[in-house]
Amino acid sequence: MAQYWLFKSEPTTFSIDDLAKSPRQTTCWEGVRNYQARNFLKSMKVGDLGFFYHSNADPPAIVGIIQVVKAAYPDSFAFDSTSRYFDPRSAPDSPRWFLVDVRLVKKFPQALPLEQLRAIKGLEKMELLRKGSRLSIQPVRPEEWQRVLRLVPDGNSSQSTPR
DNA sequence: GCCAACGTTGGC
DNA sequence: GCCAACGTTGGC
Repeated sequence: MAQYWLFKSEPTTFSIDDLAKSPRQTTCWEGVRNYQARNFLKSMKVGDLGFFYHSNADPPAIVGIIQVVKAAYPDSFAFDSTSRYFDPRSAPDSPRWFLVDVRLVKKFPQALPLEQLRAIKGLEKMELLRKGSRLSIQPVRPEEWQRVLRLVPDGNSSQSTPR
C-alpha cells in the first residue's frame, strides 16, 4: 500500500515551481543529511505520495503533491568534494546518504499555509505541526493526508471513500 | 534578526 | 556513555 510523506524544501533553494519547470517535472530530492529523514527516504516505495512543503517561506505552506518515481539509491553528491552536500564520511562502497526521485503530481491552486493547518481539527498530531519539529522528511498518516486534501478545491479527498 | 528546539560532535 | 558546546532549522 502506498504511504504518505511530507517533503520540506526552502523555496529559495528549490520551489514547487522549480520542480514544475524541471525535465519531466521530475527531480532527485537532494540534501537530506539527517539520519531519521534518511531512514524515511530509504523506506519509500515507488508510487508513494508526498506533500511538497515550503519552509522558511512567507508564508510557510503545503503547496502541492509529488510522487516517488524511483526508490532510494546512493547519493553521489556526498562523494563530490565540490558539492555543497559533500560528506567525506560517505563512500561509494558504503554510502551514508541516499536520494529518491520524485515527480510533480499537482500544484495546489492555493497554498495551504501552516497557520491554516494549525486550525484544522484532526491534524493535532501531525509531525509538521509539532512544536520544535524540524524533520525534513516526515511520514503523514492517511487520515491526515485526507484532511489536508479536503482543504484543496477539487482536492478529490474522497475519491476512494465517497461520503 | 531573534531565538527555541533540536541534532551532532568530541573531550573526558 | 555522558554532556557541554556548537551548528542548524525554521517559525515568528
